[in-house]
Amino acid sequence: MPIEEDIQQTQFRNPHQKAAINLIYTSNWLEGRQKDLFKPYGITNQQFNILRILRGQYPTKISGVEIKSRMIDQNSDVSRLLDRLMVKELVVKSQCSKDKRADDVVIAKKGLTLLKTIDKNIPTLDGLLSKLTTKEATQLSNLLDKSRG
Amino acid sequence: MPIEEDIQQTQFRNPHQKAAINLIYTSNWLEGRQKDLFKPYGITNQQFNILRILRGQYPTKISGVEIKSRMIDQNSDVSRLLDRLMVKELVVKSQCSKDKRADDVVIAKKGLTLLKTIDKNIPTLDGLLSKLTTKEATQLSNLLDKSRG
DNA sequence: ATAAAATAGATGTTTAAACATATATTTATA
DNA sequence: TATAAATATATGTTTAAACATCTATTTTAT
Repeated sequence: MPIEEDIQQTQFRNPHQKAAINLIYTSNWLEGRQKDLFKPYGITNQQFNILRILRGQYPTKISGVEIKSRMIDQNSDVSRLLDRLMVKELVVKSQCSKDKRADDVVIAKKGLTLLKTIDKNIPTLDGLLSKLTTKEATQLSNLLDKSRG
Repeated sequence: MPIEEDIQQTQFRNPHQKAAINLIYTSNWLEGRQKDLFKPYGITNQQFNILRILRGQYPTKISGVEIKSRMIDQNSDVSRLLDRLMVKELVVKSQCSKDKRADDVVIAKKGLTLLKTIDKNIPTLDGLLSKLTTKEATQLSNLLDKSRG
């Protein structure tokens, strides 16, 4: 369904306005689907994002700032997101010895196990955009990169 | 800057995963810029979205459900968003006479005036994607429509 | 070496989003 | 017509985002 029908707006000022609205609308749609997927595992999209970053570094410990710089939503309140992940025992946090201001964060065994379980859904996750061909997906990425300038 | 550099992730499972991450990242980026733009006027992106919808209908009154179905973020809590807009006296809400369950919502004079002021920023708003040509913006919209299937 | 600036993170507070549920009304069905 | 289902919205509660401020530490500049 084209965006015109989705939001019942037939007129746009120009293709740029339409693209902007479509971009945010489609992102909301995609995030909603992802949320549904993570919900049974009791984590949010951003918590998953952090766990994924930490697994990529495992067993290296990284700081909160480092995590933040790699997040898809770089406005995240990493401090309190980590708090919640610690309560769930999915990550372990300690003080960095080289820089006492910084955290040493590492994904916990329980976190790795959880990700392993969620991995079964990766085909579904990547499949959310399966209406696009591989070529179109690449094209979309390129246009998005160009959008940000 | 390509998404790889933005989030310091060099490897992706496939072009679809990369497109999904890029889509959400770029949408966050765009929404952040828009927020900066609306902030001086004391409204949020979603509040602006509602005001824009209401102006499009002015002076016809429409219901909350109708507003919701036209919003870019269709998970919005329209009820309380309208509360906040009423406190700011930007919209007026009354009971619909034909359906006592429904609201009759219309943008207030003050809302129209505010939008008129914000209109000065429309070139800036549309310009956020100015790195794309008109053709590319259309292409992006088409790919996004296709993504949602 | 010392003071200023920058950095990492925590925390308090306000505001908003998320989710479930409740209420009133309208529409559809038996 | 009575009952059930659907609809429009409100509201309570939990969770998270937004924004500012604060502390401790490290880096930079004088």
